[in-house]
Amino acid sequence: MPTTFSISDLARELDVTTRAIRFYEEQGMLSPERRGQERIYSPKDLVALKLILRGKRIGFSLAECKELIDLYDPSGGNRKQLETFMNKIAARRAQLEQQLLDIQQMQLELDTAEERCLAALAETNS
Amino acid sequence: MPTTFSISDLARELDVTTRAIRFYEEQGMLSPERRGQERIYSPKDLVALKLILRGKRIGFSLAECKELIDLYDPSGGNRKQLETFMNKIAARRAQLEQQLLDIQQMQLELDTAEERCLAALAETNS
DNA sequence: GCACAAGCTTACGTTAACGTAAAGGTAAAC
DNA sequence: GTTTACCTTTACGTTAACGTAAGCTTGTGC
Repeated sequence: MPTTFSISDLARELDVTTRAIRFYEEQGMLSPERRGQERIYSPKDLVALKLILRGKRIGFSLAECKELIDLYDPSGGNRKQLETFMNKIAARRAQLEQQLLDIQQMQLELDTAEERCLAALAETNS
Repeated sequence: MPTTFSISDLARELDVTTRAIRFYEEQGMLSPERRGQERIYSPKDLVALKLILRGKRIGFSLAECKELIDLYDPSGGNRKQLETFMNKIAARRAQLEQQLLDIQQMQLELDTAEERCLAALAETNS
């Protein structure tokens, strides 16, 4: 029996607001069940939401995150659509590679920034 | 003799609009010389601009990018300020680490997404 | 029976990061 | 001498991603 969550369960667990969660649904990124008015979230929804938040952390727009989620289900795609999928995947891969480089470069720069800081501190001590 | 650039030189080279460059200056992230009305950019400005764009690529806000630029010059900082600097550097480091993890995770997910795609393609071929 | 917590919808407000347009100054090219 | 190509400032417009507030419903404890 699959566990389910209320909206505030999700909000608490992943540290987002309920407003944001509803907003993501508005954007077609989540589609929880309903019990009457109430939204009931499945583990699958939980995964999707995690995907969204992870995407955001590395600067993806919600539109990009949505694409990622959509990539999760290539079923019911015809040949043409599947090829489009593959292309999108390749594009994302390239972007991630660039981001890796950017991050590594920034880490280097933080290193030298820290050195300069330490040097300046040494000055202060003299 | 240090090379200099016009605003459209920069724009072309780094593939941004002149509007964006002027905007960054408005935000205090660039301070080019002036020859009359005209802005004259130094190699140092070029570096700063690259820093901004790199920051943007990994999802930093302009405010965060500005902090990074400011970290470049710890001169004229008193002890307290320098400690603040060090803290900011540490915070950025932590963020970059998280982003690295996020990117690696996404790469894994792209792998499986691609597999599913290929499987679906095989279906289509049968 | 009623306060109170959680849920819902609807709708207007807000911030960041520019885009876009208007109006004008300058200098080389033809 | 006037088009063409850049440069400038000023100012209003736009999009994304929610925040915030109002007003209503639905259990749940006391």
